[in-house]
Amino acid sequence: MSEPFAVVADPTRRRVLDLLRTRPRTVTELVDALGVSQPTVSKHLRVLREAGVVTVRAEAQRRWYELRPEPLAAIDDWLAPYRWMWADRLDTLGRHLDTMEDDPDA
Amino acid sequence: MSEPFAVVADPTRRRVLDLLRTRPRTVTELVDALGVSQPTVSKHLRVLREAGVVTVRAEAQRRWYELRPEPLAAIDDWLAPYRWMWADRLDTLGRHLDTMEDDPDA
DNA sequence: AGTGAACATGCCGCTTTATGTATATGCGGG
DNA sequence: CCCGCATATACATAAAGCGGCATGTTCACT
Repeated sequence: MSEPFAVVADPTRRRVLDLLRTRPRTVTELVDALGVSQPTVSKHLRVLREAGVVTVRAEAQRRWYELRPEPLAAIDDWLAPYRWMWADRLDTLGRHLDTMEDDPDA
Repeated sequence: MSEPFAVVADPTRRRVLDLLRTRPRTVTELVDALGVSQPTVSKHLRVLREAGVVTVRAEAQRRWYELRPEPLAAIDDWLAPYRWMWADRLDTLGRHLDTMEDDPDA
């Protein structure tokens, strides 16, 4: 589970990350926003923490969870060789890639 | 499992996709390259097929599996808002983020 | 027709995962 | 000092994922 791919495979964890993208949040905040039980949130946060995708800062009883997105770069890196393949959908968006092609009817 | 995130969560399936990135392959080719049993490969291919990430072309007994990477764009789309966050790693490391802060001793 | 190659599917077992309830811990306020 | 809030962990459970083996199916070739 330590790998980033497995971490973002769960929809609830993706929602957590999306929420933390705005600003750091406490566990209670996340519980309210997600609509699942507090232990469930804590367990997802544990997974995210052990994967290095979030960090915790203790403030009295509150725990502020903050996004640390660096590990997500591994996903982006894997995805990189595929990205050009759908880049030419809908619009120009990658039209400049065609400079590498010898397509005569373009 | 239909969602792209779950599809790429499995390392074997990522290897399959990486192999298909070069060119279409038959099941036997993939079995040889992956070192797992043929039924296992067939099952992974089923998952990839149902997720729309690969297509099949029958040629006699051979089945040529071809990459169809469009569904992977969903992963890329989700990742997009995070991408800038690690773009400036190694150097100034988010120095421009400090413009939002009212930190006097920065 | 028979045989073997290529592939899919069924079945079984094992491990992991996701979630809930119940309980422990830590801290601040009265 | 005791109580309640915030969070983590323990325990139980149901479900899903991955793997292999055995078997079915289809087709080319002789």
